[in-house]
Amino acid sequence: MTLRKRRVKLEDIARKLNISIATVSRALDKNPRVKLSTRDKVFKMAKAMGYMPNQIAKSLSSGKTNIIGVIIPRYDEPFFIEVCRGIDHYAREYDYKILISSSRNSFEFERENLISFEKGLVDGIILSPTHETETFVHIKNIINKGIPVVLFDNIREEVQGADHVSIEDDKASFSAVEFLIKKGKKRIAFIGGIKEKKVFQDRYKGYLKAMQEYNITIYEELILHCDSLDRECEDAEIQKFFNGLSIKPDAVFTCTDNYGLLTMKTLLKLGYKIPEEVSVIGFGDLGLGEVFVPSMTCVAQPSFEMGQKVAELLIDQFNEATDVNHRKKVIKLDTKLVLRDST
Amino acid sequence: MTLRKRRVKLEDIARKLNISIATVSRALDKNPRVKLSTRDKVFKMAKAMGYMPNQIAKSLSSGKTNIIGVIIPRYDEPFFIEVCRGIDHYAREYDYKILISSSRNSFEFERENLISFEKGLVDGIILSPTHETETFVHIKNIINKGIPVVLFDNIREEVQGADHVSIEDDKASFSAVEFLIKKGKKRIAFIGGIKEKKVFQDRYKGYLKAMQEYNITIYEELILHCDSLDRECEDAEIQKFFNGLSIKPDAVFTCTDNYGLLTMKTLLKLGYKIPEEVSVIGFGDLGLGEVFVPSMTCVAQPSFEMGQKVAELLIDQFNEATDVNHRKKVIKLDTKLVLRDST
DNA sequence: TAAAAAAATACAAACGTTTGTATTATTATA
DNA sequence: TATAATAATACAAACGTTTGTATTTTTTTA
Repeated sequence: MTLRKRRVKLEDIARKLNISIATVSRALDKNPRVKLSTRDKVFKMAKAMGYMPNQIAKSLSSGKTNIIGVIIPRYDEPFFIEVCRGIDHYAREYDYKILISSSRNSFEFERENLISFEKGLVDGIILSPTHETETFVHIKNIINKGIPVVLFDNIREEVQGADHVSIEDDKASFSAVEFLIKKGKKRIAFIGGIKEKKVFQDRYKGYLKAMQEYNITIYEELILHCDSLDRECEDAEIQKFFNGLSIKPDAVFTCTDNYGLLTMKTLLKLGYKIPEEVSVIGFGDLGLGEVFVPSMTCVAQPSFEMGQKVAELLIDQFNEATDVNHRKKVIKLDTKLVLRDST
Repeated sequence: MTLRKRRVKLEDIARKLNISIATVSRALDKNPRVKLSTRDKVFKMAKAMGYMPNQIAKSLSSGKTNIIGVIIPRYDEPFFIEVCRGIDHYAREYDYKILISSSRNSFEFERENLISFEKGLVDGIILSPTHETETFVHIKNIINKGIPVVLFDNIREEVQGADHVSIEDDKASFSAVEFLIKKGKKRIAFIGGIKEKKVFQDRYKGYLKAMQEYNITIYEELILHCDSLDRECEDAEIQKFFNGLSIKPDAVFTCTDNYGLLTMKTLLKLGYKIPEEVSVIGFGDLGLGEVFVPSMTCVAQPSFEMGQKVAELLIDQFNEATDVNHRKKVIKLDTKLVLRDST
């Protein structure tokens, strides 16, 4: 039975070479204050002894952990994962790692996660607020402590005290619905998400605006605000919705890729022909719309880029003066409609 | 311009109350060595001053960070994300956070990530080796330093010195192919992944074994080892494969959900009727097979459970004696064939 | 009410680095 | 070759906790 080995530390190297810890530290840093021959000796000894710096000690000493905390509402939504990939991509360039935490669509979890990050583990925080997040105080608290924060997606007005990145949801959905209208569609259904969520409110607004602007009748029956929190429930909810309709839609605008796919599946099962009898548009465009038969027209949301941008804003904050009242940056990314076979 | 505030620390509370730092620390820990009235005073003062413990200092002092490092080959594969979700779910129960890192399918990145974790940032590591990972030395190094490691998915023989969790890929694919054979299929195509990857080798073995055992002719032309590393290339590769066939398959066994979906899409476009003319089976069952029309029969791999199990093994290691030569645990999870419309 | 026992608290080292300042060793200058 | 200038290194404090031991205070006991 071999016991876990004690780590080699600077002191061990120093003792072996009969020099001071400070010199060892500086040598490894390639600080010009130490003689080249000493530096070489130190490097050789460090290698020979299998030295590995202690990141925690470094962090304590430097006050930097080089970790970015990321809080997303859920894992099983490709959009959030794609944003994380973007964050990771950018952050890695600057030698930051990411600690991902899910708020599981719960405000309480979101708060807990924030508090846990506040304990000094991360240098900054990237957060996508849940639909339950109505108040800004927990975020404001963090900012006031001088911890850099950047938000993305789902930004409510109340929450606009921080840097954030999002798309113009109302405009994006307006354009998509306008496209359907111009195609001559008259009975355009709307499948949205949780009503409390800002992004879905905005996408709904865009839908309404387009309908009103072009004087298209809005049928309440053709509107669904899906409030399921996982995939299975979404499936059931959407099936139920279409099964119960008395008006046959000739187009469906949906607020996520998954809603779009579930809609297509349900409509196909009900015998609708897509796109001949009904058009469907999804929102997000995270790869699956392209695979489905027929392939799905989507509002393409630049998720990866959003992640990169969010990381960029955060790292900018790290490098700025530690001014609490810094000028907030608000970035709106462009979306576009990707046309495919479903319309 | 307000400068970033200095954090409140134990010393600040101690000074205000005119007591020692040790007492403050113990009071906050609810250590019975400190008087109740003192404890109360400390708690009130801590609250009033907005005290937040410094996790880094705690970690340095205790030698524990309560962070689990997770290395996956890629983000855009729902299987890995689902495993991460399982890890997160289990780990959170035990107050661990997860630091996710992608090796981007590269051995070099995998090694770098391991080294970065070795710097003491994490208490243990969960790793899914890439297809490029042929040698075990980098992992063995970590284990020898006494850092707990658990592996999952894609475990080569050479790598079996560590705890690991996987499924029996050969058996799972054998059963799936056997199912097709028993349905009377004769020209069964195989769509696998990167040849160097153990999981794909095993799934291929299972296919071959079933074909041989039942004396079915194997057409080399109907076998594809897909070596694309991202979704777009996979799409192109699979389209090209089916476009060039001289033999019409009556069934296709594929090694991932995505291959299965892309296969269905391609076949449908080529005018095949599914399942009348050709059956398709996917591997993974991460939700999309159910949405596609027709819905896809899949080998269901328990990804979430795999994550939970992996986390469990790791946390077990934390709690065991710090014995380097501890008895390795190998867990094989069960798969099952979920029948749907594509067969 | 003084001594003993128990309770409460304080002191100080430790965790492994970094870094400003002090000291020693070396080289250059006159 | 003594002295100034510079290069190289050592010392020690700091980062914010935890925790074993020492000390002080309070309570108990005779």
